Amino acid sequence: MKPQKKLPRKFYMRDVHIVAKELLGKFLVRRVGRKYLKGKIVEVEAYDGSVDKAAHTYGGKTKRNEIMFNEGGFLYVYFTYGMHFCSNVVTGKINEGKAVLLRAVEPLSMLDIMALNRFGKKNISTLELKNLTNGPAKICEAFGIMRSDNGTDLLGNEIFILNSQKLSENKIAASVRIGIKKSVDLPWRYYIKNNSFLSRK
DNA sequence: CCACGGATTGGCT
DNA sequence: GCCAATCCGTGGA
Repeated sequence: MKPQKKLPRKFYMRDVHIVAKELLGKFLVRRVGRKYLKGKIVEVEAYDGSVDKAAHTYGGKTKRNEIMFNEGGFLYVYFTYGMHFCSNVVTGKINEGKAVLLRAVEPLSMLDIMALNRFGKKNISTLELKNLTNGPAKICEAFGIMRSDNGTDLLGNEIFILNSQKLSENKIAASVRIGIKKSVDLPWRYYIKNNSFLSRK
């Protein structure tokens, strides 16, 4: 088996829906000292500021959302509900304002560090394991992603995404997005069918 | 099992 | 001043 390689800039610079679906099954990695936290991406949502009222970029560029107007391959991290961070992968060309929200990953490596970040302890119950990374803010807490990670280049060595074989269409499902109040009918949530780390069925 | 509400900052109207 | 791309605990059926 060939070693996994980082996704190249060109991967991210395509249509937001293509990138969203192809991110499923890829590996999110964050460096912590000499260790690497790793999880398989299993659930995402597409946001497109050109047509989508739920996208942070719908109303144009602001200080908060400016990273989302970068070219593809940067991390857009935002703070919400006064206590949570969520992370997005920016897609497309410069000034498009499109990104993919990471909603759930399946934890694969350094679970004890993730457990410490999430629950303040290394040994966790099966319920806590299930709740480790099955939500957008849970991913950020487990992976230690916060405000200072906004704008991180995913082609760098701190936070990046490793390639894997493209999933066949029949393993992917789509639904409406979760937790929004605008553009609620767009079926832009994509996830791996039957994965046990989804935030919802 | 499900529904509901509190937490708590800060962006934008 | 309003309210958010969330999470978690509580309380009732």
